[in-house]
Amino acid sequence: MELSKNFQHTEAEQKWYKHWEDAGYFSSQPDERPPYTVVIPPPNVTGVLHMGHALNDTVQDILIRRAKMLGYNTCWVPGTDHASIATEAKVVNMLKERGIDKKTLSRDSFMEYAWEWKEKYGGIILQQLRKLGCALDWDRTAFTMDEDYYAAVIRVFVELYNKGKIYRGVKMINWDPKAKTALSDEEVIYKQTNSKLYYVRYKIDSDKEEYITIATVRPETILGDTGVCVHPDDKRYTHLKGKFCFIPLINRRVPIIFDDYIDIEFGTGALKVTPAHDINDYNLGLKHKLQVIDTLNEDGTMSEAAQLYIGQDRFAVRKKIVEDLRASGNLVKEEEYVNQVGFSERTDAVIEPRLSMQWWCNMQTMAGPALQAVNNDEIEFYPAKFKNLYRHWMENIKDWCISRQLWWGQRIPAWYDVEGDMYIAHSNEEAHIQYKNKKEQLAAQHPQLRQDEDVMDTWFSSWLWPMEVFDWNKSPDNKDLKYYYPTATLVTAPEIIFFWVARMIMAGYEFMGEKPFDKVYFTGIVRDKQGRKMSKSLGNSPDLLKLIEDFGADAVRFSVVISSPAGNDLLFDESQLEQGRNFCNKMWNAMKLVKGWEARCVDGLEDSNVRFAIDWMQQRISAVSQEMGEIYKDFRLSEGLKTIYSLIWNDFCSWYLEWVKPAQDQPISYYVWERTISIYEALLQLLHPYMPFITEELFHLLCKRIPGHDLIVEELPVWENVNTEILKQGSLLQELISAVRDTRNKNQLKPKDTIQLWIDTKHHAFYELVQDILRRQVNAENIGFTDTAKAGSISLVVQTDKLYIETNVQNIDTGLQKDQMQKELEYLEGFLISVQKKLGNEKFVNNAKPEIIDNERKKQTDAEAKIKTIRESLSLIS
RNA sequence: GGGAGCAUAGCUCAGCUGGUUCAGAGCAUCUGCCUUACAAGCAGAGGGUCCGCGGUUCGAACCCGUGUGCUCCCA
Repeated sequence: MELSKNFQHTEAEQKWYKHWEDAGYFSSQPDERPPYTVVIPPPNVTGVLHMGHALNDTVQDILIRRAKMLGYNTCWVPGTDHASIATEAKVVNMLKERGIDKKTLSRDSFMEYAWEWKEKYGGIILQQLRKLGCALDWDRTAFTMDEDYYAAVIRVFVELYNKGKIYRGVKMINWDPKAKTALSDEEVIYKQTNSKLYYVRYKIDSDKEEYITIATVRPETILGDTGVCVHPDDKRYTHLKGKFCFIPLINRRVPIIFDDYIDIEFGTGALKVTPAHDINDYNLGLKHKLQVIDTLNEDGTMSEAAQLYIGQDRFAVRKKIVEDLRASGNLVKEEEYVNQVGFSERTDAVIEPRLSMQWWCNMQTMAGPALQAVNNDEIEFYPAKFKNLYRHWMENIKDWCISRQLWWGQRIPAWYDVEGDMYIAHSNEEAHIQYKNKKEQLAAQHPQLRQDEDVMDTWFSSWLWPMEVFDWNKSPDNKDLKYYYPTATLVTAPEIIFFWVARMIMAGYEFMGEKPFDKVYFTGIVRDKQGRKMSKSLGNSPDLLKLIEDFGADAVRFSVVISSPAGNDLLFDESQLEQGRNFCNKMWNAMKLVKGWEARCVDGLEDSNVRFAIDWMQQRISAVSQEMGEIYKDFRLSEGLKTIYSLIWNDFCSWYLEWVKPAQDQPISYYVWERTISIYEALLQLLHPYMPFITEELFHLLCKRIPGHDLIVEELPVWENVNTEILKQGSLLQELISAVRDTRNKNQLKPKDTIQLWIDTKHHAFYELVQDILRRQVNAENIGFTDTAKAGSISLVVQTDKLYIETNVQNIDTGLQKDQMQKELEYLEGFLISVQKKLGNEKFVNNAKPEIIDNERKKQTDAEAKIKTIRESLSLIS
């Protein structure tokens, strides 16, 4: 078989994903093995795969594949959430394109269109996850609006209502005029914005021509003003006690009230009070019994109550009213002002504080056990620093606004009779039964009940995710739920710690009586090279599918993991993709090399000269395997990948393969070849969770496998204890090779120039073990032992051994060597003095731990020995 | 205004419980190589007052205080 020059990722990716899926490696059923369960943070149905998913889902896939290799029964549940606001917006747009106005549709026919949209586009992101290589159990794909899921959400609503935790009430909410719905506090993004502060004078109701001047950034709300407030201690205004003033343009007469809420320093110290459009004003209004005038419509245009500008948009009105105020002489001045303005997370519209009747969920009692679980590490957070954030939020938890003025979502199960009484039920039928039981006569006259128009916040369904994907509602005792719940690890972004993580924990304890997961791993936020968050609006998010196409899924996975140290943000840079792709090629070529030896294998060929290489490589793998155990435990995945990358590129390719590589056209011992194959397999296995495609491909190219023998399900071997002596010898050998090569370089010896290498050492056994490797690696004709200096040679010192290089090439620069040795000598002497000082210090000897003192003694003797060797060499040069 | 975090090589970061054979990695840079798997490569090298200042300690990149600069979250 002809092997291509480089790794061809596209073909391999398609082939292996299909193979894994067909073989059933992704699907899980409860059995006697321990489970390892992960539920995917369900992406929006409207979503397409972006860098954030790539990171998040790669991490989960790594954990799943690793657990699989450790013998767990792994189950990774895929799915999507219905994302009411985003999806409804998409559907409305789709309708618009077809010339249909949502307003003309009934709720039912809108829902038909919505489902049509979902069926058509809702699965895109799941398809894309396959491209990334995610080992998801597709048979379990869930959706937060599935019939059963829907029923679960309704049940939870009814239950919480009956427990008194859900109620209906008027409060100031965050209104999104574009989506025409309420938002929770968490869905509002505050951005620093350049605004203007307008100073406007209100005429005092008195005989004199006097005014009071207020400052506002939102002059259009003047039309809703029902008071002006000043601080009781503010001397400037004491004379206005009990007075009234007139709102400009509309001449509404409103009271001047006094409250120490006012900041005397800010603006003019006088605040216009608009109870309908500001939360603080609302509270002031309540306290001082001010009128509430709502001057805005739900779409952000002025309402009739505003009297002026009716039907015009709030921002257009802001400009106009400034002009009109100026024209009427009431605009005193305007100045630049920077403030925080709230924007809708979903539509980016400027949020309006608005009074509105909404459904609320009281979180107080649910927060208790959820807080405790994280505090005492029953649920562990990685990195632990997020515990603080979590605690702070949970201790100051506020009621959750759970209703949304939309159609796409779980409809609030509240029904009203003509008298306005409410019935909370699981279904229309149940509501009617309640109605009839309560008001038999009325029900006979007016059989119809009106259901609440609103739906629930999407998070009110996704907080049930870890339990409901295992069918909690329908069969709470089912074997899947018992086996897979609680799940092992939740991998998510810190941005949704409140939206989702905290609420899932609360739901878990509230409804299951148990935590939803053991551990939460928070990935970083994906940023661009300049450190900016990747976002649609900035357009700085690369097209992930294009990247996969160009560089391969493994390279993409490599790039996101390598640059994302545990819990830190990820600065994405295309150079990391190249690094990943180059790594694939490196491994591909190593495979080609090893593969090429197959035909040159000879059984029983003398190979004692390279056995050291095998022993050493084996130990390196063993050491790294153990290290990886610790690394996975702490979710230091980036570090883990770096470790394996270096093991493969440096230890295996750069050292090991060069050490065992036979000369051109020379035979290789069958034993060495076989060992090399199994070493490579072990490396591929360590890497597999990170880069599944290329590793599976190489695993099969190295050797023909019997059907069903695939890397993805290969169990990790248990490695014996590491022989550190062999590792040390390996390092020494590397140091020797590098030192001789460096010396060759510095003396301008060409790679092809051969040398004679003489060694003055006490460690003959070691050199005999490795001398053949050493000889080939430094291109020496031969290696010999000596106990005297070789005249005319280049000398160098490695550890405590002296090496002499003899060569026919003339231009040897002894001055350079001398300088180098002199420098080394000075450093060592300084070093020795510091060590001696330390050992001579009584306090050190008394206070330091014995092993540290021993270590210092060893440093001393080592340094002394080295100094002696260098001095000897130095004296011979000159 | 309240809270959290960060400052180490040109860049991105490691450095876990203080101990100079730990100041490290990857990328980038420089030098020499088309060496028979790989130039998307090989071999080698240079590069840092560990943000400033003060303290604790026999000993500080690491602990404490303080100043400066930056980031994020919340209202």
